[in-house]
Amino acid sequence: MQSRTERFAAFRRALKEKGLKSTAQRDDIARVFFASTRHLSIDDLYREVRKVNERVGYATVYRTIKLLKDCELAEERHFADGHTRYENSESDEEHHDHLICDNCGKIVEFNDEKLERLQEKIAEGLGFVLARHRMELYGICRECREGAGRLKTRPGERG
Amino acid sequence: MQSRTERFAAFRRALKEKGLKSTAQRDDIARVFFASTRHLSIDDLYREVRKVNERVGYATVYRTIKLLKDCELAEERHFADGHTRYENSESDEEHHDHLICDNCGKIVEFNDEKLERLQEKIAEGLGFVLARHRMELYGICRECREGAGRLKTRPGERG
DNA sequence: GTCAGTGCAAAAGATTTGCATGCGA
DNA sequence: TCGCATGCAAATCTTTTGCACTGAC
Repeated sequence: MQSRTERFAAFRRALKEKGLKSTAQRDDIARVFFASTRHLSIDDLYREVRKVNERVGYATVYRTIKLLKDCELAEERHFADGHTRYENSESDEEHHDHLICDNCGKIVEFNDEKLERLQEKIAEGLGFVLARHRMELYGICRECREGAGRLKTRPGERG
Repeated sequence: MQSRTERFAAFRRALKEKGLKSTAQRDDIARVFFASTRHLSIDDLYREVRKVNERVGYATVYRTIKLLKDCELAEERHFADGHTRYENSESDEEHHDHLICDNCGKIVEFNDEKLERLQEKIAEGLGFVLARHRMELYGICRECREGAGRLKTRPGERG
């Protein structure tokens, strides 16, 4: 997996290639994003960045996350709660899906080769050439079932 | 599968049970929704209902679709385009997933037992008890690959 | 110095809510 | 009649945009 530093460097490189400028705001937002525990909402990101740099506006966070998406360094996700979240996309790493606890909001990532192949087969059987997919499993995690789980929290937090 | 009439009756029954009233607006919205080709946006639904009944406001469509969700007669979906759509949920029928054409927006429903079982197994392996899931496959359908496909249209339309 | 980048506030789009009135039971 | 349901408009919430100013190159 790419390190934070590598991703950060990749971002600056991408900016330069497109003839865009590196700025303190972009740097700070990218750094916070790459260092994050993933699945951040814009608001999460904004608040984290403000801790580091007071001089960052909401609009710039939106504009920068869009740049990160363009560079394929961030991925946008719409989970079932309707809130948009962003995660580090790891193009050089394996694709993964999500398993989400309905009680505590914990998000577990997983990858299953058998599943991927089965999806391809299903799509093929219906005449499609598969480009990508999205899959989320929702349930209750072991901790919550055993009563040790935290009370309901905002999904997106790391468990 | 429940007929439109049965679903409509179920809705009115549910309202009565909750001590809520049946009104012309609710009836019309529900009827249009049950008769629909599925995957309607609020706006789609509003426009369809207005054809039948001029005296329906946007807010009432929102309020009624929420009632339908509560009765488990409608299901909310957030596809990757970020737009919220609603479909008839068919609790008595088999669960299904979606295969969506990136070019023409066609939505094909499918159900695969093997896939369902595999998901259960994956969740179990990670300590979860699975409650539900969401899966969407995106790709290009045969018609579009063969050049016969319509040009890009709004997703959600029936192909 | 130039022009892209920024913050702010206003705009835009989606959804919800307050309130006076309408209407079902 | 009584109180829930409705339409409208205003309020929210999220995201985008216009504009004058700032700062990277």
